[in-house]
Amino acid sequence: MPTASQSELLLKLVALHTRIQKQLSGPLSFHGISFTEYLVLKQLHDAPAQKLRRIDLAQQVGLSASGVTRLLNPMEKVGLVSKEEAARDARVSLVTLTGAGKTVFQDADVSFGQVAKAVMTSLDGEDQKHLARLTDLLL
Amino acid sequence: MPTASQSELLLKLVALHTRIQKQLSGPLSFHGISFTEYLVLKQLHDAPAQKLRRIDLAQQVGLSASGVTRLLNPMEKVGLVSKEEAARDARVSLVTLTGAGKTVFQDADVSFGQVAKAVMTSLDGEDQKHLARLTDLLL
DNA sequence: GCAATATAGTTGCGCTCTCAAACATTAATC
DNA sequence: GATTAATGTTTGAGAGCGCAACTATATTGC
Repeated sequence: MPTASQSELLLKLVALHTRIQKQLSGPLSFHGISFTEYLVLKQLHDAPAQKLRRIDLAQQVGLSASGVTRLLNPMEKVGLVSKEEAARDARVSLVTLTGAGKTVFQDADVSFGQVAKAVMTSLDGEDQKHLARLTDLLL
Repeated sequence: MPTASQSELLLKLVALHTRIQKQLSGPLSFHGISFTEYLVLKQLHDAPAQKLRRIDLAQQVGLSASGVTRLLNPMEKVGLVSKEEAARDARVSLVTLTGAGKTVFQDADVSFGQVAKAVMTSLDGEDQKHLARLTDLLL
């Protein structure tokens, strides 16, 4: 495999991502959240006790620690998440999903699924499985 | 194909993109440019007469018109690109690749290729072809 | 020919994110 | 058990980007 093709392939993946982001932003903004905020809600929703350390959250959504701080401030103000102290370690502040946050996530997740479906329409079931396998290999 | 899997697949593509961006930023910053600036240089390099309208450039790199304006200002100041008037239409300002810009692009493109190769190591030639086909379908 | 409309580009404003530094707390070392 | 190192979080400064509003030119319909 020549390097040129690998470069082209990388560029295609980036272009695809650009396309995906633009398709997602509209539907999600309807629920009052950005894509990154959707990711935060999802990680919290999937976490045990719907509670995470900020630094783990940062890693899972691909943000820096400071990025998480700044992202969570307005989310807390609006009541989607809430802050909580960790008993065993006074350095960490846990983030938990509120009831309102859970509701917003569930609504937004439906929209997310619709976009996912729309994006994937040009691929049949087999191709979607192939793509999942390939992305797993790359991650 | 259930919607849940399609959502998971979309999330994997986003995660992959995050990973790619982080691997690219280091090597490219070594050449003094960001990934978006690399894209601009590449589009200009590939363009006929290495010359483009700003709005076409915006579309090709996935930016807004104002994004292109702000991105090009420092690039012009540093001498990677230069501004040129269009004879037939006084509204458009063409962007052209300078000699220095071409040199920087060629150097950066080598680094880009190396990252592409590194990212794709976990895929054999056949899988890379499959991935190219699938991304083409999705774009 | 001229108003109405469309197109190319820039600018003001605001949002999101990162890096580096600062700060607080905990862990490790001796 | 005091010092040093490591860890979690926040903050200041600034880069990167979009949206809406604005300017300037071109095109269209009458």
